[in-house]
Amino acid sequence: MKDLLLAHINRHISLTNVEEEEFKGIIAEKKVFRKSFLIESGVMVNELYYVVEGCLKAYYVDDLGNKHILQFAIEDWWITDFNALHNNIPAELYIEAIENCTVLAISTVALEELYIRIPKFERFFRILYTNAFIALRKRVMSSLHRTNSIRYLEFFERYPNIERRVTNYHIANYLGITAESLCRIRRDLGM
Amino acid sequence: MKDLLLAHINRHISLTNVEEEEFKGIIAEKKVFRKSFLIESGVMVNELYYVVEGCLKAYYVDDLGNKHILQFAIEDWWITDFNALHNNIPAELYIEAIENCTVLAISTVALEELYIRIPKFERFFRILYTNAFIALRKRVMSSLHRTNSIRYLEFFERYPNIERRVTNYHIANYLGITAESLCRIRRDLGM
DNA sequence: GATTTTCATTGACTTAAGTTAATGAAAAAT
DNA sequence: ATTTTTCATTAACTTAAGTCAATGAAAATC
Repeated sequence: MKDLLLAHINRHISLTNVEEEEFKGIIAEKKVFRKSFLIESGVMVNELYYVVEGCLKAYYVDDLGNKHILQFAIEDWWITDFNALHNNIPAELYIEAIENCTVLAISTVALEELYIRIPKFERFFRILYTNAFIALRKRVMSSLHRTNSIRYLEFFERYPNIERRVTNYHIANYLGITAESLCRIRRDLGM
Repeated sequence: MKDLLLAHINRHISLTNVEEEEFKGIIAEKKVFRKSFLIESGVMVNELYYVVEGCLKAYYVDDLGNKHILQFAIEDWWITDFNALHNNIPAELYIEAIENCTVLAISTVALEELYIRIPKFERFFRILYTNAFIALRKRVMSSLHRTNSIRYLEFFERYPNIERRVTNYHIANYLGITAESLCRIRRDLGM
């Protein structure tokens, strides 16, 4: 279970067995059932989650009560309310399981201590956030300057094989368009 | 000149005088004149830039020859083609000076060496990229789910006092809307 | 200082996407 | 197994934003 995460980390840094064991000490396995929440708006957030199995969505609810999906997370993805976590403010996001999930929770307090003892982890998360930043830049370019039809196709590159795991309504919401509009796109694409 | 950057860095980590001197050794001051380029599409990128003075834009040109502005950078901002830099691929972006600029260039090869000698820098850039990632998430939320009118107002929070430094055409392009549409927004807002 | 280029704005028209409403199919709940 | 809820799709209509074209003002260039 935890080995999946260690393999993920070892793609960027090399840990000794002792370091791996120390890291295992600050992560905890959690089960999240379909339709239940990992984070709800208003709570304080002090964990980062790595998805071992399952599918989740991060969304916020605006003043009019409309949901807006910001992110999905499937196997090998990270998810949390990053803004709340890093700025110590109450969560704005809901993180809800779309399927029954297994995640690994990392407490950031423990992680901060680990950074001091093993700076390699600082390196790992530097690389992780750099990559996440670059991926989001591409998403910004795409959302501002590409047609919805192309953005729909790009979505499947970003979340491979997610078709049967989330509804078209979810995908439309993530893309910031209506389900009806997505439906027309699918028709025009012959899907 | 370089002290501005050191003050910026010392907001997140504490450097000794020796470490500051060592860091100064890997940064170089560069002047960029209005309408000239820091990066052009197709070149290899190996520097990260911190803006001491002036204003720049990062844009790409699509298949139809249309420009799309992804980012502005003013004093105390960082800019480069992050994707090209971190993945060692040719630049997709142009980074062009809108005003005569003074920037500090940091070679990433030298920076990588510095990370090993002084892991605190790894920490600094972890925090920097984390904050950049969080800021981009907010931008994604905004671009997908807010009205253009609100996004126009948010733009000025993000780039304070930029009004007289960039044209409305630039702002419209950054927001992914037409200059005419922005004009109507300004009219409706009584601007 | 004169000329050229860029910029902001407006109007008329077109197009893409949102809204509302209805339907049968699929999935979930009991 | 039956009922209830959610989901995908379609159509008719509305709205917001894009396109095209023209104008004077402002800025940049010579």
